[in-house]
Amino acid sequence: MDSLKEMYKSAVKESLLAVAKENNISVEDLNIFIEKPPKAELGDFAFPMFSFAKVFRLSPAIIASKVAEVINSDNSGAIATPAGPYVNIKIDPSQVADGVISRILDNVSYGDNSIYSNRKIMVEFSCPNTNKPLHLGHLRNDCLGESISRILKANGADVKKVNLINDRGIHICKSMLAYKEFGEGKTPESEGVKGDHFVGDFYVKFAQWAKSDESADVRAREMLVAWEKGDSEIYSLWELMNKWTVDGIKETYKKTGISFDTYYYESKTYDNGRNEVLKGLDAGSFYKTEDGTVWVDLEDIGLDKKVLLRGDGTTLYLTQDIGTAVARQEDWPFDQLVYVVASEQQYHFKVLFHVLEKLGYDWAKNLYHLSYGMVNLPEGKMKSREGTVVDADELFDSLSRLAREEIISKGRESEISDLDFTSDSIALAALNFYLLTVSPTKDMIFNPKESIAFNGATGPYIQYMGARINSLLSKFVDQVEGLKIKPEILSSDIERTLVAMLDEYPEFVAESGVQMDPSIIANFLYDLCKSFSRFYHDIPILVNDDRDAVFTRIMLSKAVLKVLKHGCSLLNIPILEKM
RNA sequence: GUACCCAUAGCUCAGCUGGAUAGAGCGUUAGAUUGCGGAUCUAGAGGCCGGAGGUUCGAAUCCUCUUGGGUACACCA
Repeated sequence: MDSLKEMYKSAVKESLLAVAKENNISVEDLNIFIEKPPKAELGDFAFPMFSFAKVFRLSPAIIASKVAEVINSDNSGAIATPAGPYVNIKIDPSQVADGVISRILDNVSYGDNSIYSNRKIMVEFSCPNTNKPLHLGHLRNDCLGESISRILKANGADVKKVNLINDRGIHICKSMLAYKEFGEGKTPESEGVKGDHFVGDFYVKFAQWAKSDESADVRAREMLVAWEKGDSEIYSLWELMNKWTVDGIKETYKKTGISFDTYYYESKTYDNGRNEVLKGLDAGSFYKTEDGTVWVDLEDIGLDKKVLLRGDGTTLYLTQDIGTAVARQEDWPFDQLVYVVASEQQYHFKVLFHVLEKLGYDWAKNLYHLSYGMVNLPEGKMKSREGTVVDADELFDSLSRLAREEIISKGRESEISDLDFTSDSIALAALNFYLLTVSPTKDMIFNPKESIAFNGATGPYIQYMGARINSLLSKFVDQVEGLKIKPEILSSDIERTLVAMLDEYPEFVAESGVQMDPSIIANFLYDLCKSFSRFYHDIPILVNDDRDAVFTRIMLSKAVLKVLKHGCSLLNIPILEKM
């Protein structure tokens, strides 16, 4: 069954054709636009008639009134009202509400669609360095990557989530060197510190040390060379410290609901990149200068020249990404590879994609950089040198603590079976909603105080609506047998709005998939919750002598909950029974 | 210097395949609970949609220029 929107769209189209015929006008393709009337009492869908005025040689207002007349004469489940140059259509709940509600409740996966079926999409995100724990910037990356993966899946794609651990390079050598100097054989276990924080502390220590001792940087570089040569002592320290960090980071992933299908490691792919570059050199795509450096000329895309391999044969960041991409295409031949990476790296990806094209890989055109903006603080930018970087674990824990305090202060502790789980879930909702409600491309300001607020457009508000509906449903202990949906009672503006919104939901899922933009869903869910809240506030649901009416509104609430759960799962926001 | 991104209410953000009086949240002011979770709801105040041209019946939305901010342009990652 078509959505209501489609139904009314074709009704308007047919009416227009009828009007055309009546006036002996031949029309070809009619492009029907739909929008929303400014107020719910005007209707649920609005059709502007401006664009038809020329062909019809009639004023938009006259066309509107004629179209409305035709629609009302067919019994189409719609009530049309001309309003100046617009035709407003109000859904007739008695005709359509039953269909919408049962379509949602009977469908196991309402909201899913198949626009990307048979499409293999790989999504790369997170990609942490192994010298320090995650910070707020990573959290935006993580929740965007996770959410987009889920959204693409809901649109029918076969999705593979991949991570790339940047486990190689000077940064990890700095932590290692500091550990050798000052570590005294301590371990995360012996100190009771999470591994990534443990290693990160040595990275900080190195920075302090290097300030007063110039030999520190020299020794770090020497260590990198030794590592590349395979020095066994350094190599095993490297393995040990990487494991500490990665294990710690994985704990954070677990807490924040992030997961990956495959982990790639830079240390394993950079060699591959070197081979690819050498192949390209043989093929004449690149060139070598006297000192042995391999270059690519990017003039054809309006850019400068770029080094792909150093004179001593060592690789660069870009080289490594070439190797990784090729390895991925071989491992799992994707139709599209999405890189969720901050907008600062747009130049890097432009170059990377072009180099892969030069190497003759025709799948290079299927690479996409999903670029997102920076996360700043109300006080300004996060700066590691000034120590204003917000640590991911600390942030999450403080949100969870505040959620717990709120539960306790509301005296709801006894209602909740698992306080830790519930406060963590609320923290996750607060964080993810706040980060995902902003369009990815935009820079944003993360206000910790606002994100944990329990009123307003926040994750906890959304969860609260879910909990309310759950509570409502659990109170409806009536015998359902014999009760039936009485769609005509859903005639108030707010009930009609709810029915129309639920009906439209799958379009939002599709749109957010095409745009790769979770904020489309986040904003929809907030609107839905707001509408539900108004409905809940204005209309007694359970208290009604007409048991069919109770049943009908319960079914409507159930449908709202189902859509809410579906949407929240796309945003990695848990819906709770109680909170 | 060159390229890309951004600019909407005091603050944080929607709206941008052009269409009705530009919308939310926070904050602020005033209200609502014998009815199901008030972590709620309603209403008021608050905008030359950075500026100037242009296209159009119609521009926050498209085009050009301009101003302000961000980012990138490493043999760092």
